[in-house]
Amino acid sequence: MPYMSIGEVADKAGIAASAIRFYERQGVLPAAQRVHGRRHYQADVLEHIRIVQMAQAVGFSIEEIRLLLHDFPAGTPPSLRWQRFAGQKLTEIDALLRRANAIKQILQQGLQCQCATFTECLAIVDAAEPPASEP
Amino acid sequence: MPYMSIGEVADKAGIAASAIRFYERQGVLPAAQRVHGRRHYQADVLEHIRIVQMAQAVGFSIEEIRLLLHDFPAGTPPSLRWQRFAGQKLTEIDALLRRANAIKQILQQGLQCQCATFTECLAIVDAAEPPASEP
DNA sequence: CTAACACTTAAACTTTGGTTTAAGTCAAGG
DNA sequence: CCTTGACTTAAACCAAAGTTTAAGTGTTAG
Repeated sequence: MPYMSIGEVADKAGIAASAIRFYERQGVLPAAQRVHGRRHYQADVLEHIRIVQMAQAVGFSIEEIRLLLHDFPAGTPPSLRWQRFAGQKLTEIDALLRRANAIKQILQQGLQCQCATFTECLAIVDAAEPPASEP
Repeated sequence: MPYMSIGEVADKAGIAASAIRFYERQGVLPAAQRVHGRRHYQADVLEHIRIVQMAQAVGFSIEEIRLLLHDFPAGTPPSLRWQRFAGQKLTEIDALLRRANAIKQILQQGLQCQCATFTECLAIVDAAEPPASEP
């Protein structure tokens, strides 16, 4: 087979065909060649999908992935595109880690709390640094 | 003033009046007394709102907060209610921390990457343990 | 009297990452 | 010829935590 249908790609990539159509609509997968209206894919689409999934896994939104892939002069190497976002993502992740650790401390105190009223709990939690809010 | 309007409460709590109505609809704030159809609040509602916000800040959903506040025999102390959920939340937070740390490592490698193609990047990231996906 | 303003409700809208559905097209098999 | 199965599209739907809007009520100021 010189090409794959969207169903085959979906199976091999382990995602739903609807997700592939969605990625195409959002511009994070190139529009597939159509043959009689159906999408026909080459093997390299699987790698493209893996790149999208990897970027998602490290916290990029679909919109950011679109920018990462297309919003640079043609030929810009991944290293440069990547670095355009990685610094900010790292800042976000660090903030997340700080919040999560603060929350963890509060939860651990909560597990041992003997308060008779929620108001008492509030005082305890307030003493343990305000963790701001979940994003 | 022996009571506050929803606008005053919103200002003092630093949230929108619409959020207060939403909390009431969701059952995490008790239904306010109505006078001529308008909500009239006592000062203690501010503390109640703070409890809701604190629970949100440690990762409880509105639904969970409703359970935390109401789904126990009357008089159950906060310590017991709290402990009913804190263990599971801690597990969730620990998973979040592990994922966030994995992502951070990948991002740090990304900051130094000199890859000429995204495919090369993929190989590097794959080598650095799959971080699953963001929740 | 009238305008401005704060409030009321139900219902619709927002965002994100898709999924589901409706209605239609196409090729292969029997 | 007819059915089946995989595909196409646009549009509607999902969750969460609210916000916004429409249409109406009540109070106060001028």
